[in-house]
Amino acid sequence: MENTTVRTRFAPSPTGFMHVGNLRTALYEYLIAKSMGGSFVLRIEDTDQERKVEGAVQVIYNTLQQVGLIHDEGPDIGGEYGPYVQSERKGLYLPYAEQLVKEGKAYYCFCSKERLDSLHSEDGLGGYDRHCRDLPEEEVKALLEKGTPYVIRQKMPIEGSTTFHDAVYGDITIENTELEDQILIKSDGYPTYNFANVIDDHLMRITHVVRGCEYLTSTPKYNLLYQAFGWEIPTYVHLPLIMGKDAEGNVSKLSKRHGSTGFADLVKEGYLPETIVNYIALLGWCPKENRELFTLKELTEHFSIDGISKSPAVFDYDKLNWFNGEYIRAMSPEAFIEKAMPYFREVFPEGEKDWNVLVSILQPRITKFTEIPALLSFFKELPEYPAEFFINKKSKTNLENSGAMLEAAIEVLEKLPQWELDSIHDSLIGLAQKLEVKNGTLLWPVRIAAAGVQVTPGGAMEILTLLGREESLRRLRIGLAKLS
RNA sequence: GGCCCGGUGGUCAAGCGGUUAAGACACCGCCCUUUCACGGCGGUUUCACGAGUUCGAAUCUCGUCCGGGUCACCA
Repeated sequence: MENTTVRTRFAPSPTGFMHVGNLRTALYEYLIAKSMGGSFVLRIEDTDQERKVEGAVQVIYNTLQQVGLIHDEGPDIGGEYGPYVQSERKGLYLPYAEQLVKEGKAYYCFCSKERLDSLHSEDGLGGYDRHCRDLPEEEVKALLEKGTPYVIRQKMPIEGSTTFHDAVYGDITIENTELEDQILIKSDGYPTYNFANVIDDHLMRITHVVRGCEYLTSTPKYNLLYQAFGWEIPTYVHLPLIMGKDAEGNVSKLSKRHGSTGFADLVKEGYLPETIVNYIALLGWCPKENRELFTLKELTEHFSIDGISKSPAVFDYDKLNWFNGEYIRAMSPEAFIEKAMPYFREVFPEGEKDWNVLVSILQPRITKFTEIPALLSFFKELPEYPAEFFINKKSKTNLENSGAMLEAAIEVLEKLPQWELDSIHDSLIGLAQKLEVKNGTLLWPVRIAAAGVQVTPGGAMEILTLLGREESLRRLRIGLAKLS
């Protein structure tokens, strides 16, 4: 039984853009913590001053809030292990590196950039030659006193291998000859990403380091640092990558050319935040029971690390669309109206409409709210259409009987006392019975005349209701004229 | 190129030495129906390849091939 609380952290760089891959990492970090009753920490890694973007931290807060990944500690809400912004922690790293130097586990390196560059061959291969690893102490002292720029590097073992355990991938062994004497402190005094990460994770008592598996091969470097300090090694959880498919069908790491890959872009395209969460949860993780629809709360109840898969997953918009449709269908009519109203207003800029009729014809069919305006555009203006639209084999309509049907429908509808769905419905069904034709024979021509398109959301009655009496009759007469 | 990690239908995937190899998306067909959609029913399509271990391999081992990742004073 574990007696320490599980703590995970999401440590994004504020770039102003939340990639879905990052978001999924955050989600899994949250789920691992929450499924075990632990804490989820937000830490901002902003040591790269050059890449700083205005308002970027706000994007991170907004995204996490929209999807419901509420952190327990972070820059905005504080916590026991702050500060939670790396730039506010910068003074803290150097002493740890100096401690390692004192203990003989790290050293000052005075090599110039130029010298380093010359070490690398044309193909980019070749690492640091450990030139400064064994400089005599007096020489180091002299160089330091002269103010020579330096970095601090860790002494990596020259022989043997390093093995670490990953909760997803199992034991992984890497030869130490693959490891370069890594830089801990840069010449500007800032820590490198790897070093700051280890220090911060330890200081913040992070128990599970969860990240994309692009970090798999650099994990031995982390381990060697923990070992150098004599710190407890956290549980590593490396996640399979999310891939994208480009126009030619080639698969590679998900990026812009695969379409929208930012959370904000997907939302703008019409995907619900809960859809996105549900979908990405399943990219690389599979629940024990055979089901797919999960709210965030349900995910925390069902998540477990052993369900994480090792192989990369392709981000599939077809499946995303299906999920979004499922979420839309599950909404209450009120919630649907609220979400859909901005799109309704593109078609009906003003006035009241029978919104419930719109809900009834749209909710079962749309996959994204952004589809609404195009679906409804025929309401705004009757499109030009050919008389052939009236021919439908299944409904048994043709150029001859369609005219008769329209004529009969116009006659009945003109006399309707109330222009609403039920009365339109009853009168037209009644008319079909009286004429002794199947419903479709009457309703097909009416719907075509009312809409001017062959495929419409809703049927003839809904369309007539929404159009109103005057416009409906006008359109039916236009249809009739086409047929005579 | 070295090293690391993967490879079950077009996609997400279950599977942990014996299964008719689940399920979902997509696709096709049928039903429902006032078109399309929703819903219901059914169908096509998979263990990368080759050896080995075993009575028996998608599951274990090795090799090959393919895909990806990584080799910074970036994070």
